[in-house]
Amino acid sequence: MLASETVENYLKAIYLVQREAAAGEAPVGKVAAALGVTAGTATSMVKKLVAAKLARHERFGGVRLTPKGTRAALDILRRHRLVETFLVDTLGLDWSVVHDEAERLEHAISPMVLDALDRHLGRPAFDPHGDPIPRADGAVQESEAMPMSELGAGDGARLVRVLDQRGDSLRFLRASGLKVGATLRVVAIEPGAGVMRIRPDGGTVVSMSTTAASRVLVRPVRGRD
Amino acid sequence: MLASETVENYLKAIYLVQREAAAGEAPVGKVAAALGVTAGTATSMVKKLVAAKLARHERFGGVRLTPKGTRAALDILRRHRLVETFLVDTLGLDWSVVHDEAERLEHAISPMVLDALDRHLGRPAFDPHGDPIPRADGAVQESEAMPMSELGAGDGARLVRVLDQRGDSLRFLRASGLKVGATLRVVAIEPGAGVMRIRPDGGTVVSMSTTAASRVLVRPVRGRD
DNA sequence: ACCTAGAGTTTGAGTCGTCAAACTCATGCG
DNA sequence: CGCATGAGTTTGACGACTCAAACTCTAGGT
Repeated sequence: MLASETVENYLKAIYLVQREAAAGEAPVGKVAAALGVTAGTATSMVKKLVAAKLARHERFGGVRLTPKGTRAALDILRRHRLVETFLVDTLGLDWSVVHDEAERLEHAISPMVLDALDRHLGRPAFDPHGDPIPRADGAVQESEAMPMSELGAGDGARLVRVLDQRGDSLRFLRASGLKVGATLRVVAIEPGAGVMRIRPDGGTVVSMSTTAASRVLVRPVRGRD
Repeated sequence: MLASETVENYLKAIYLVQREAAAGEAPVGKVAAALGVTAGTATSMVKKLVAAKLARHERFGGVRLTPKGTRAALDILRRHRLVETFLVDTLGLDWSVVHDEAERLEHAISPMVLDALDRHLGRPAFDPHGDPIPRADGAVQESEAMPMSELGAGDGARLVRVLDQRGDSLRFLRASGLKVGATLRVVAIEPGAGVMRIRPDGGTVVSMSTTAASRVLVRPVRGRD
């Protein structure tokens, strides 16, 4: 409402960095990097957020959103993820491009349009990447899942979420048949090479680094072994 | 592409004012008024457009878009009108609110999303107000129509376009059953009062000022008299 | 021809978001 | 234990956009 587009971007970035960070605090440098901005710029913006009671921060420390700031961040995330869902489900765009598109659209969606969109999409709980869509009241239902990198050889699992939003990662996964909801099996693990070999159900075996695999979340399924 | 959101708004405003104006030139003051900005601000922005070869202008004269500027304005108008169509046809919003919503969304639509939207909507030629949607190549097919105010008593006509985008006008028309495509008949004209009485097919008689009626475009139909 | 009302322009200042570069703090290595 | 390193902060400047207010031009009426 009161927040400029820039402020919205800072709130979203802080929220996401905070989620990643161990201490629940977002280092200013990480926030700056996430936004493609210099550290100095981020520092002065954080001051502004603090003045608006959207964040807390002490000199040389990390940033932490207040309840008010968190609420605002969730609202933006809701817009972002509903837009992504719309772009994939209704317009048929590829999931590798929708993140960037949603990045621009999320700021132009009014509450009225948002609700109409939500209704049109059947009030979805997850976006095309498996990320939970915060509800209008701010509730977020994180799905239970583990990194694919923690599976053992022979394990079966269902892909439930992809954390990486980079286009090339998503194109690789789609091309490999690794989409949200797909079941797969770990064919082999080569720890020396840092690689695991995965077979999606009905697809051919693909190799991926355990680093990449750690950003793909799965739910194990007991299956034919 | 290169144009900021602000520049896009100026281009659109100049295009529309120019269309209205007799001389095919947009007075700076009208442009400023259309954008809710002071005349001084508009003047300096016009200079910028001229520098970018998007408009021509001489001191104390009117503004005129160059072919390049016109092309850009049509692109924005295309986005605006496709978004309006989407909001009404797909999301089911009322036509009295979509103008303002589209005003914000039009700047966030990439060519890719625009084309997907166009395809999803079946490549419509007109938006919910009957305004022509410029095609991707910049062609605009204006529909032939006359102001409803020029009809005579007893005349029948089909409503093809509503020029007024104000919410209250559009709510009045919708409530009266006067939507695009509806047929209607002029019951009476009272020139002294500046009022005409209209009966939409299957509706009850409503009065409206000839001023308001002049902003509603119709195509006469010969009908039972 | 003048002269004034209205339209348009200029000027000076302010806000927002940004950067580069100088500066400050906290830490852990040697 | 001191100090170099890297993270964070401050400062000064800038570009984009805006306003208010002073200024200038144009056109119409007498």
